[in-house]
Amino acid sequence: MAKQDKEFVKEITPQAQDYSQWYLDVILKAQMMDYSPVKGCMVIRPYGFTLWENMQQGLDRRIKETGHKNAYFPLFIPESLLQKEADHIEGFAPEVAWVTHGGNEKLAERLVVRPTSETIICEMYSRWIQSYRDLPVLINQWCSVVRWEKVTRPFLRTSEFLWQEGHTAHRNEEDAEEETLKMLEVYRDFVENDLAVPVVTGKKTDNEKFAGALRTYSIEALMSDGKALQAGTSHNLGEHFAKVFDITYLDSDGELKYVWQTSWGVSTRLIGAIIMVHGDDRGLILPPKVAPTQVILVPIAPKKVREEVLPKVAAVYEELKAAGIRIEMDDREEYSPGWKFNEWEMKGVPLRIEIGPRDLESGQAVLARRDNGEKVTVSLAELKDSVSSLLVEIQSNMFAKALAFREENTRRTDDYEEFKRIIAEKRGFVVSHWCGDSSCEQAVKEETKATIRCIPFNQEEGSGTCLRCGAKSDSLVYFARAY
RNA sequence: CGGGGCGUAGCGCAGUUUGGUAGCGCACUUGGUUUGGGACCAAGGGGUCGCAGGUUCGAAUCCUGUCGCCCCGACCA
Repeated sequence: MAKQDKEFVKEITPQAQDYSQWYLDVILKAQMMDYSPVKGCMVIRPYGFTLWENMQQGLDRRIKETGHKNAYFPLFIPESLLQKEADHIEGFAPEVAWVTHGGNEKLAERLVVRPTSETIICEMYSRWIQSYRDLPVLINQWCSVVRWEKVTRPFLRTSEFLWQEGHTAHRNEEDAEEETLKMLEVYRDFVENDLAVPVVTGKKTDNEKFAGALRTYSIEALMSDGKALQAGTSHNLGEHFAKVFDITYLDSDGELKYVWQTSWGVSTRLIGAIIMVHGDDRGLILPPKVAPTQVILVPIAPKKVREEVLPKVAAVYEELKAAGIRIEMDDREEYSPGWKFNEWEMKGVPLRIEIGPRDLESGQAVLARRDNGEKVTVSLAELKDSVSSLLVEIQSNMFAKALAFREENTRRTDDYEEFKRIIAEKRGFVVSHWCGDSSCEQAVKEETKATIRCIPFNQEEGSGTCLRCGAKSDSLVYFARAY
């Protein structure tokens, strides 16, 4: 980043100086969120929430296209329900918020504010499911959940966060596994295509899997500081919950059987991923598909020509808006064009159109891309088409750029000393052989702070030797320091 | 839960060492001049200095306590 650029954004700490301060500066200055009076909770401001709404649209469409319907389950869960599944309660007990009183009266049974909804949903499924003809049950809900976190970071980990959680019930293991993988693929498709964030897909180790799950799969993304972020998870819950919640059905063979279940979710954490994958020292860079504002139109209208310029610029605004482009016009008189350029760049708007007297004389407009800073001049007649194709181009360039970064920062070694060096000095993903023993996994974590992000589906090599213990290993895994 | 940092105007800070009229920059308001990469001039408004005790003639400043927030680590979407 040129020195000149830094001067434009004196309010933002450069990434190289202090990455987490950069992150906080950006989201506050861009008005994505603000801190609330409640510790660990944040206010998602309109700019951030519009981004979330756009993300919801893209994902909700995909969830529905794969046959799921939305529903809503209660915020409160009786203590007794949460406690039914042993692993589950053990996993979540430390971070649940309790409701003990209604008004002034103490409740007969404490309620938890849902940290996730498996238990309450299972309770209902046990009532709804009788026959194999009732299966599969494919339900999703958009809601917020509460986990009393000790350490919080805006979007990445807050005490309350927004998400969607899908909960399905199936006839057998094959169907449940198919569903689990199908939804992971939905997430991959959504995150890569709409958010322009490349992900690695794979299975979680037993240590890292969801409390109460048989198997957990995840999509893992690499942030621009070299740390990994779990961007979404999909769990095959097996029959664990069905057995404790007694969710049974009469199969066609006349036998009473337990259902196989899945659950899967992504959260507002994805907003953190967008920020950290694409942002730079000048601020946010938002992917066109979900950006609250795709195009910012800045008229250059000195007083003497304002009356000529503004109506023409307004006409351009109307034309692009009618074409379905999320465009805004910044015709505020109290700010200079330069100020507006910096402001909207900081907010990550993918494309800027400048139209001033000189442009109107020659019937053109200046387009400036946020992703690479390039400026091009196009005729007003071609503007609509140029804008549309540039937005597509920006979206794919952002993905390509992020993918290139991830490739550059994914390193392959089975040499533990080299592994430690990479994790300490360069970070990023390190792909290594692992024997499958959780004590090796634990040791690597203690010694390097790197965890196994996932066992990728893509296994390009045959067997080898575990990087920590040297024993025979059949699978490569992704290691990284993670958020 | 450990370690660190911070609470003074909307934001960022100075003032605290050595007690004595609460300040600066940005933002905001009004008027005017401006507009192709963060414009300028002038005049304004805005504060129980996180909170509670204490010491003192006098506390943002010293003492005691307390609350909150942020960051970094152990656990987690």
